[in-house]
Amino acid sequence: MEPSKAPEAFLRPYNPAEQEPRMLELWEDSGYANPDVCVEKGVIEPDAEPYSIVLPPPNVTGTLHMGHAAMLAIEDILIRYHRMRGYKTLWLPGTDSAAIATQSKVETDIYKKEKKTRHDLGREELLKRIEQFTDESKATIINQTKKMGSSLDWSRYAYTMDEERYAAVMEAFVRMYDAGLIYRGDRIVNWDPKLQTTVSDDEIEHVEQKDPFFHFKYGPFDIGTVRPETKFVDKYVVMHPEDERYAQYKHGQTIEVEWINGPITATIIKDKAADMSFGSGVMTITPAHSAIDFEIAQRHGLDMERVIDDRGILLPIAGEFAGMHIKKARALIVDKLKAKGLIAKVDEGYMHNVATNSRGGGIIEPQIKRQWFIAVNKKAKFPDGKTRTLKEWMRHAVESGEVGIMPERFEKIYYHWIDNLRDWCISRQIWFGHRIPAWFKDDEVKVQAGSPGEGWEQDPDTLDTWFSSGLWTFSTLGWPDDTHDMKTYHPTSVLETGYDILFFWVARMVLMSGFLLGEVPFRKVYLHGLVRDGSGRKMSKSLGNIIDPLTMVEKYGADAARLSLVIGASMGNDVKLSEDRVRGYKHFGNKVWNIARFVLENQQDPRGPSSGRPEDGPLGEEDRLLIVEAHTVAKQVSEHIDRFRLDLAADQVYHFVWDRFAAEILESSKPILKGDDAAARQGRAAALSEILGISLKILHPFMPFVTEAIWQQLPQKESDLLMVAKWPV
RNA sequence: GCACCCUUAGCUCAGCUGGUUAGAGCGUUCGAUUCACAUUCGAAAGGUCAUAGGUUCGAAUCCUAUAGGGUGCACCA
Repeated sequence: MEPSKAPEAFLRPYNPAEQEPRMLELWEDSGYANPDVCVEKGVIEPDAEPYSIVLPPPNVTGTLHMGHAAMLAIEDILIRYHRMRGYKTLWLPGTDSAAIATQSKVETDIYKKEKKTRHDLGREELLKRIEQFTDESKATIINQTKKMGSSLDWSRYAYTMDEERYAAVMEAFVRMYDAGLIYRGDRIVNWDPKLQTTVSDDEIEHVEQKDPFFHFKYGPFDIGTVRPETKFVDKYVVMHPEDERYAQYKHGQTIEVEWINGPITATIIKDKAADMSFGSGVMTITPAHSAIDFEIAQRHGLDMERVIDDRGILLPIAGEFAGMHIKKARALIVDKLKAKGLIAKVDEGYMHNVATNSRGGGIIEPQIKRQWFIAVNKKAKFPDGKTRTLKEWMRHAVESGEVGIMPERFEKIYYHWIDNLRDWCISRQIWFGHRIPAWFKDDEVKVQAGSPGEGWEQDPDTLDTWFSSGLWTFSTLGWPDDTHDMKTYHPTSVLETGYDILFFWVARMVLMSGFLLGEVPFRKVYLHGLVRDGSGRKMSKSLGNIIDPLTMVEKYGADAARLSLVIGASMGNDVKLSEDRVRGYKHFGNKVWNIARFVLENQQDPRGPSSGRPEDGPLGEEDRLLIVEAHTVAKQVSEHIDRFRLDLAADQVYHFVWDRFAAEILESSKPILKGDDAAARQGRAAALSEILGISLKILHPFMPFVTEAIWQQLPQKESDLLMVAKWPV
């Protein structure tokens, strides 16, 4: 008797490196990632319910990291699952220009190689260099994204700086300006002296630092500071109105004090911002260089004099220290105060937090500047006819349940962020980005997309990168035109991203979509955790603990890499990833491959081949029960996915396939398949191939490659690609 | 400082609305192997569920406090 054989293509072990590129090609050629093609080819009903996700666009500055890989895996699972369930499914790809990050990277590179600054090159030349860089970088990241098996519709690819998106940004700005929500004003902003630009509140990172803390004698008061260089013009003494210790001083009262550059007339200000429990409870203020001091000064109508210029150099008001950089001046000022006997004491080693620009910039110096802002507390008329503020809208969108955030605990954080939100500074002094559509001629200002004509000059500033990102769910669908895609796919079904980006992005999309469209940008926000190394540390270059997703794909296959990022990753919690885990899931891929080999071999049993179709085979009672069991598992998997518990869904498929299907069902089938009862043999073979089919389907969203590769070997299949096969219901 | 999360086997984590002897993967130890499986199979060892109280017939699960770890926000002169 001839031993049965698996089809030729079933070489073992399963080799992802060989199969994956072939599957990618099959998928790409099919065009099924494009819902229009699916409808055209009849795999999806024309009136099917839409399901859409817009990919959070990776920055063009770099290459794919594990965080991206996790995002791609999760979204692809949702997308493939819904496509198989018959939804008109769109997953829209894009890349982000990441203005500040990109420009500063290119600038750094140029300076390293050519010792030239952007001012040496000029605006036009720098933009040209940036474009070169982003073109290359874009190609890399797109290529890497594809390798993960992401079934994105590349025919709809968008880039934040392309023409359509640029037009959308201009339109949005003009509309918001006309509605009075965008204004130009002099307010205190976060100034980065290194990158020479403003930075938004959210891009600031507080870094712990040790500095000496000085106690100065300011007349009868003890004043503390770590920044003596800002103190030249301090002529207001602020204390809490209920502070008993200073009850003898009256608000508005003036006193003469000896100070750095001679005597000064100080005014007493009573304000609740002073913390009675901190130090002496008394402080002097520098409104031009501190957000809190600025607010106090605003409340009381006080003078706000600048002491430090944009480069961090002391202005003439500093007297003998004028023209000096603050870093240098600090020690000299302290020396002088010491000489004058104005230092009460110094605490060395005072730990405090310093604001830095998280986008690779320097230490933030608050400055008062004329910038463009979005007013978050101003009422405006929304497209739905209601009048409200942006803040009210953002709160409403989540409170009403129109947007659901998962895990739910992040809703609290979202509200907290909104409550503390101040007017959003959207102008930047960098060159790479969307130009502000404001035009100046003498004292006149016009806000419109194109030039108003001769003699008008455009604002040299560009927009905060998050401004254009806020439009992303609809600028990618053709807005401001009333396109078919807009009508079909907006609001999108899910926005899936890391929880670290909730404020930067999610809240701003809600804001923009609400005001410009009168609707939410997405129904659900699903937040995944961060990918950390095996011992829970953040992956970083300096720690040398980076696991590169592409290396994992090469070594173990994309299926294994995807599974390792999904199983054990409950929503909102961080995932610890080690190479061992990825390797473990490669074994699983091989297991699935071999299960298929076995099932197919037995279909080709020379003693009486089964058709492999259950309706043709004489299914016994047990065969039927086994099939029912597989359907039950499929149903549970669906329920898990519907509840966004992808970790549980993946875990369940994994265990069903390995422990139940392979270890028990196949093992117990062996005697039957080898037995002499032809009817029993046929029935069981048919049942096994049915269970294999169901297993491949429910496994496909998680491990698209190996399952599709097996599907291609099936002697008869209900659809040309597993990618568009019907999900078992 | 305020808020949130975590603490379960050597390691990484499940265990959701309280209900038999607390589970998985990896690792360890022992054994099997002409078999779809070089990546296989079977078995074993291993846990005061951070600690202390409370609610309950019953708590890993709910409540309170404490300790340790993490994150976000706010920063203070």
